[in-house]
Amino acid sequence: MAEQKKNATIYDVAEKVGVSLATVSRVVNGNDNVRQSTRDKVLKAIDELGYQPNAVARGLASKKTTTIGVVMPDVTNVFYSELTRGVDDIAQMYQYDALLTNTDDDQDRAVTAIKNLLTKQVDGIIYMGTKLSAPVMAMIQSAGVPVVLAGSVAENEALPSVNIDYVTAFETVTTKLLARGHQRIALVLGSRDRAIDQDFRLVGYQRALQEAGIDYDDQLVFAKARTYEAGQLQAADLMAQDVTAVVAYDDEIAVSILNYYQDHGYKVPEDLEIVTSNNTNFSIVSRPELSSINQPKYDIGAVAMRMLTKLMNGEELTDTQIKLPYTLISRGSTRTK
Amino acid sequence: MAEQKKNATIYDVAEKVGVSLATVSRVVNGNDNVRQSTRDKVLKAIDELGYQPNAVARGLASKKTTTIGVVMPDVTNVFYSELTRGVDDIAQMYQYDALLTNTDDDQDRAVTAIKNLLTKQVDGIIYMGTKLSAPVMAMIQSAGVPVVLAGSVAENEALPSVNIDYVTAFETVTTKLLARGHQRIALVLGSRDRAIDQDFRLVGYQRALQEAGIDYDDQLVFAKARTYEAGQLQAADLMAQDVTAVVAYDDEIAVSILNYYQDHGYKVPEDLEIVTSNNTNFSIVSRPELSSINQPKYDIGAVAMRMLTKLMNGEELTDTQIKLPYTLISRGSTRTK
DNA sequence: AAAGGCCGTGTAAGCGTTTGCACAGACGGC
DNA sequence: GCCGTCTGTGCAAACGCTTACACGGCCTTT
Repeated sequence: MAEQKKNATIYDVAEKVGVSLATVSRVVNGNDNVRQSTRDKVLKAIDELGYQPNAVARGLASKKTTTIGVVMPDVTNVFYSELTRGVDDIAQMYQYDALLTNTDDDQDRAVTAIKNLLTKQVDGIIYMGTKLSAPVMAMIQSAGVPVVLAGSVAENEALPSVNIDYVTAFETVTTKLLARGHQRIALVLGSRDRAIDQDFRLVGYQRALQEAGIDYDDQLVFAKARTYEAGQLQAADLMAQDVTAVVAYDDEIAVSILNYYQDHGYKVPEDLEIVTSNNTNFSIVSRPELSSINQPKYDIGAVAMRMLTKLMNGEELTDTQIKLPYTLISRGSTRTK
Repeated sequence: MAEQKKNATIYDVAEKVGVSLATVSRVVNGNDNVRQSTRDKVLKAIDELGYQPNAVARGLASKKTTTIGVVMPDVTNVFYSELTRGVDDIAQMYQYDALLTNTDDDQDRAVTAIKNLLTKQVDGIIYMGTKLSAPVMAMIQSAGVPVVLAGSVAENEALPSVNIDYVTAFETVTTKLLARGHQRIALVLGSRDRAIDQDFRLVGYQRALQEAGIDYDDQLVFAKARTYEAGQLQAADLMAQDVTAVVAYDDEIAVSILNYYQDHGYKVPEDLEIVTSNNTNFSIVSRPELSSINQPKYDIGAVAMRMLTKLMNGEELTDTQIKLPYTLISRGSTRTK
């Protein structure tokens, strides 16, 4: 191993050029008040010494770390990883780095994660949990740095957020199914105790039923599967309820149900129609392909991050509740209307 | 918004208790040399003040940030996100945070990413690129902090790494196919210019052919698709070559080929056998399900991170080239032997 | 009873930047 | 020729912590 050259500091540069630290700092930070000739000399020395500013020291002195925190349920879930990709790309564009934390949607872990991120002095946080318990809210409120929700919602619009209009999306999808004569439509959610499921998806579904004059049946709402395997078990429950159509909150779960039915001799879409809601690759990999609500996942992340940069920059937002447009994609798992 | 209480510092705690900074620092850092009664008083004050150590200041003073960098091609790819999950879980266990950067396997971006991470004074780096160009290697060599490769390999075992024995895995898979009489077996790679493909997967494939006394035909090696859509196009090329079996490096690509063939009236596995190599959910979602090499993705990430903790801790590694065991999973896309 | 150790604590020097303030010199206006 | 402005630069404090070193007191040991 070559001799470990100690990293050059701003001091080394200053000394080499014969100016003060302040001047070097100014050219490094693009401050205008430096004579061109001085600037050139400094730049030359920086290059020769291979000087790289120490972000930690800079963070201490300036109280800005140019680092944000991302707290999410699980990177492994394609929906969230696509959001993250959007966040990360915009973050990079604005020179921020992202500290990632998986919480598995566990609220205690979310609190710990946020606390930890604050300890690291992040300049802002993107939160992707689907739940937002009181402790988490409290933590966020007292954070002292801006937080924006991506693909998630808070009660009373208490936090800046970007997502789609889940109520309308689920209402529309359900309505279309109803229009094709379905009476027993299953709604498959991730959980009964999170706002996005309970206050949005479910509400949209219920509205559609109400408009169609069909009684809501709690038996047709399922919410205990988060993985493909668990989806198989849940699919059996659906089958026992004699549903003829399914609206699912997640693609893997939807494929799981699709496969289960087909493996048991059902024809899709003849015997069962399915529509899912994330439009990940899982929905085009299945046979038949899955009709889906098409959320602009990448954009949700990107826009959320863009909002965060503004907030971190002290700018006021004219609109803190952004709803991005979504589309409905019709594929083989539904009978074209 | 409530009055923005300035965060308490170690100084506030010291003053409140009537001890010196050093003592507070000692109790915060679990140093033994503090009388129990003093420790209790300090702890009480910390609690009352809601004091949280500032990690940035700590990083400056101690020259350790308890932060690592993860540079990866794309979070959105399930293979990498699973590795990342392993990394992240172990990192959390050892109190490290992970800074994530996507490079899309672009070598320039990888260099920039690493440079940036070093600027942020990370204590170590997990690198997941499949390529490792000279500039990237140079950057890593001069990093001054430990770097370990996860699911990747460097020429001459120049860097600590954890993965599986790709050569043997691909050789075995190909051999099994040959044993079933296939003469024209396609090998589908991600690229012809990265070590993992060229020096490992391809070599395993070639060995199998050689043992079987079959001439290697470059026409049967495909490497231009990285996405599902591109996979469809490439599938047409495979079909034109009249292959009867396929070994694919990635599940999404494999499913793409599978679907293409079936959509064109072929029967799988009767007319075409396919085996893939990541065993992500994509391989159980397809119909038929895909036979696959089963890499312990999560473990690769976890073990890599564990190695990194040791390295960051100044420990010597007895073994820097870790090959985790893999299994072969036989599913519907191959004819059971 | 003197010498040596250990324990618990304080002192203060960093760590590598940013940034408010001061100030020297050049320049223009009157 | 004096004064007021700018420009460009330096000075030094501050950011919030860690940590080497020193030291006073008390307990052992011989």
